[in-house]
Amino acid sequence: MAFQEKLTTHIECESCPIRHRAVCAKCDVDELELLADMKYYRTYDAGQTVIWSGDTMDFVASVVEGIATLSQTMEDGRTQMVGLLLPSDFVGRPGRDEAAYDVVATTRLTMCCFRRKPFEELMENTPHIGQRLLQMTLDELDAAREWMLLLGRKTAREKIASLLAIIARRDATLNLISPKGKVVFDLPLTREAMADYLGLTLETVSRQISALRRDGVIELEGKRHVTVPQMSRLLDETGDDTDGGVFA
Amino acid sequence: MAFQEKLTTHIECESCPIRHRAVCAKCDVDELELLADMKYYRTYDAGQTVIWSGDTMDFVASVVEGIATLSQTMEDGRTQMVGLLLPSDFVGRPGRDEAAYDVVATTRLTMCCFRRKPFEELMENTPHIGQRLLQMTLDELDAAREWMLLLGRKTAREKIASLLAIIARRDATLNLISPKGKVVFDLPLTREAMADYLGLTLETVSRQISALRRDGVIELEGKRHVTVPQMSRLLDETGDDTDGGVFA
DNA sequence: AACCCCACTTGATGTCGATCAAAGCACTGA
DNA sequence: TCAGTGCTTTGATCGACATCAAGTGGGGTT
Repeated sequence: MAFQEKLTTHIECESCPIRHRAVCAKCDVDELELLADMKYYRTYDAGQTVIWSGDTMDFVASVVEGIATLSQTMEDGRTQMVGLLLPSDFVGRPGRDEAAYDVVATTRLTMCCFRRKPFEELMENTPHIGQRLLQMTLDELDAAREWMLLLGRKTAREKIASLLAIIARRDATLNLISPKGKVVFDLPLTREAMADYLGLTLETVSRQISALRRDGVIELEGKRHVTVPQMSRLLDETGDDTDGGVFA
Repeated sequence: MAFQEKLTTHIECESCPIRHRAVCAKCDVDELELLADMKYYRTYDAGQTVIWSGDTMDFVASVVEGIATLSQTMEDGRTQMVGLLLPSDFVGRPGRDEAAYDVVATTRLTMCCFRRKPFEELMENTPHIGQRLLQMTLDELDAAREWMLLLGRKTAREKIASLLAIIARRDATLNLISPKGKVVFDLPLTREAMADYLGLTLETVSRQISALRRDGVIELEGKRHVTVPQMSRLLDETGDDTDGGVFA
């Protein structure tokens, strides 16, 4: 599924993931050179706001390391996370100079930035970049729509299970499955961030996680370290179709 | 905002909107000729399901006339609408042969279809098409994310007001504003479809519409015909930032 | 006219998650 | 060591929306 696809992508290039994600495998040396001239790195601390909605964006960027969130806030302070940025994900929009969302670093975050104008010119001359960006955007659209189903129709328990399943699945593909088929991972988000993502309050998130633990669906060590003894039991709680899953 | 942008677009070409939306203003005669060879039209009745999620899609298409909905359904029948297709909107995805959503005609619907393989080849040779598609997809992503905020954080009343505002604004730009600044339009959706869009039940939709009528925010004639006496009052109910609106 | 059908409205009641409030717990720095 | 702070858990209560259950009313058919 799209949301999982997105989360399973990861860096394949030490120096700059944008080459792979935005320029694609077909990129040749000239393109790399072009990119090398325009790029610069920036690092942010956990909790720092990278971009405020409404800011002027004179760059586009790609996450190199760390996790960031995309979120929207209403006047009265209600906020909804609309995207999770993981390494290799793209930020910014060619052809628009105003940021539409807040971008907040969840962990220490390194981004590889490109000045927007030259990047746009590069896109004109290098069809692969545009094509790769189109594929990435379509994946994000699928992810957003999957999330709409979650926000609109799932119960709190299903929402939590879905989020855990996505994180577990991503980490599982990163070879963190323990010998006996258990999946173990650390939650990269606070309870509040999870609540903002799921359209819940942090208390409800906490209660539902406790409930899943009580019911033996997950095990908790500390506040962040999660063990999933049987992935299939977690998936049963998500409300999703589970056919054809790796963990069935 | 993005969602409104999307809804204000309309056909600018009698024979085939895809030329304008997907090929963009820079398209030359050759591109038009190419498209002419591959396209064919299909018409559906209101209520008909055009595509089932999981179907093989050997075509991409563009809405010529009418309204369709994109929706996702869970095993137990809960459904969430994830997009509204209006004239000139694009359906389908280059590079994927399986439909990810149900597409249902809300009104009588005419689509202009292109066989997928030739369309993909055309995209390879004609960068403008890909660039236009990228812009459209980015707009849809913004719309989806705006909808995520609505689904996750808005109250039932705000959801209804937001939906009415979007429809009103679209129709207003289509010059349906009556002399005294009132906005008048017909709802293109049933209460149930609105509920599926907003993540509510049809009863709640009905009650909230009644409440807005009681409070004088809207006037109702029959079940579908709506008059908005003061757009600003409706906008106040949406919970959105209202700065810079045409109707302020 | 009489009937049905379907979309819609309205009412009564129930429940899930929000809200308000108070601890608990790990970590920091003095 | 101890207070201070931020994140989390848990409890009590409330309220918005869902659910269940009758109606209503317009449009079409016979």
